[in-house]
Amino acid sequence: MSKKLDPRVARTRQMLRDALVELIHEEGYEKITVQDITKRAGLNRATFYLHYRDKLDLLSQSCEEILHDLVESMNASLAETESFDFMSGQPHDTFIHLFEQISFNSRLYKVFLTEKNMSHFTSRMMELMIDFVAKGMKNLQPDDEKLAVNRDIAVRYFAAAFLGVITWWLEKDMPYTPKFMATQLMRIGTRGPYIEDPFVK
Amino acid sequence: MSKKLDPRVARTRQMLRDALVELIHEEGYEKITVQDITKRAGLNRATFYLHYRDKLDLLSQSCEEILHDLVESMNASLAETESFDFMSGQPHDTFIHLFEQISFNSRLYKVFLTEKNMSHFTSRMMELMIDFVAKGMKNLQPDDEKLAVNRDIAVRYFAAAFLGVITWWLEKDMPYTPKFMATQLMRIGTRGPYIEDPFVK
DNA sequence: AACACTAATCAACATCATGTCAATAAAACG
DNA sequence: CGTTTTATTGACATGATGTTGATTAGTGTT
Repeated sequence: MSKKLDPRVARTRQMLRDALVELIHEEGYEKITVQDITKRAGLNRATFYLHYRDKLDLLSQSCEEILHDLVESMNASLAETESFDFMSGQPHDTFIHLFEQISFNSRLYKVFLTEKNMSHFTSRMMELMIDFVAKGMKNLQPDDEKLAVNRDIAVRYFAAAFLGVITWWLEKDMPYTPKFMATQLMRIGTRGPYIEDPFVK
Repeated sequence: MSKKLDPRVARTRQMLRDALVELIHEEGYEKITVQDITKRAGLNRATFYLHYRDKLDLLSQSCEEILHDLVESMNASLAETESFDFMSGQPHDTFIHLFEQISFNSRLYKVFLTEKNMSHFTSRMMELMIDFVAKGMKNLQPDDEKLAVNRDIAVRYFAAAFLGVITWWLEKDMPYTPKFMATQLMRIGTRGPYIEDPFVK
């Protein structure tokens, strides 16, 4: 299937992508130009256009590459676990793998999720989370009648919440382990944030 | 304090802001230029620079204006309600006012929250939600020891969840009333999404 | 109505990033 | 080795930017 890539091509693309990530971190995606990227990469500007249409194309391809790995990792662990004991107090493996996979590429995820003007990546990531949550909820409770809220609302609610917490975790430079984070998310999502329910006297 | 604004100035700024919103909706924020904006507004390009530094400055000022109204509305209803019965099944007024205020300016909120490359607005909105959630949680449970999860995580979790649902609501052209949406958010946040808790046999 | 004042228009300008091209040099491959 | 592919270089037209100075139009004050 995949022809072996000319080493010059692989090297050039990697240098451009590394330069992109660095520059987004330093100056923000909006401010950087194709000139900046090629200069930082030590390449000629014309070389850029041999590989990418424009700045967005470079970003877009970098996004898809990294998200492809994440989807594969999560689908793998979803397929593994057919039944799951929610009373064990243990987080679902898929949650752990989510945080682990992100920590493997934390440099890139941090830049792509926390820097400004990265909506191309964040919206792709949100799509991914929505899909993930929708599948999880469908497994757990396929009957809409037994939901206390509109399913679409609930899906978006949890997808956004998870992505928000992931972003927080990266902003703070991952102060907790993937397992701890997964546990917190499971707990708050199913039990709410309070130990003693303040709504019941 | 505030001198009466020259009607030419007010008119010009309004035309520029209207043109901005229209064009973001039609072509996306990234693609539009100062030329496009002034052309749509029927103004000379030089006039733009009499009022704003660049495209971002125009966007930024439009954001602050609209968010100022939202903050005021929510602070007002926060101040009114000192005690609140969470068992009433009624949503807190602040939640309702949140959705109502957004529905008053739904055209602008929809464009600013759902179009791509609007992270300047979405991150300001997220800050606002974080502040709102942090205050609400502090009132409800000031003691960290009685939280099942890290407070910062919980704050980000709910702020992101709320903003996600608001965005969904605007994407779908507000299919439910503000009161209904507020009720759904209260319910899912405190009780979880399931009528019968599937985690307890 | 005439006045001074401010805002908007217009044409012009230098600057900069873009995307493309043809010619050339360098590296990879068989 | 020679052939093919890739990267470099300098050049070019294009289009948006931000600014300027001179002019016209609108505001509101006396």
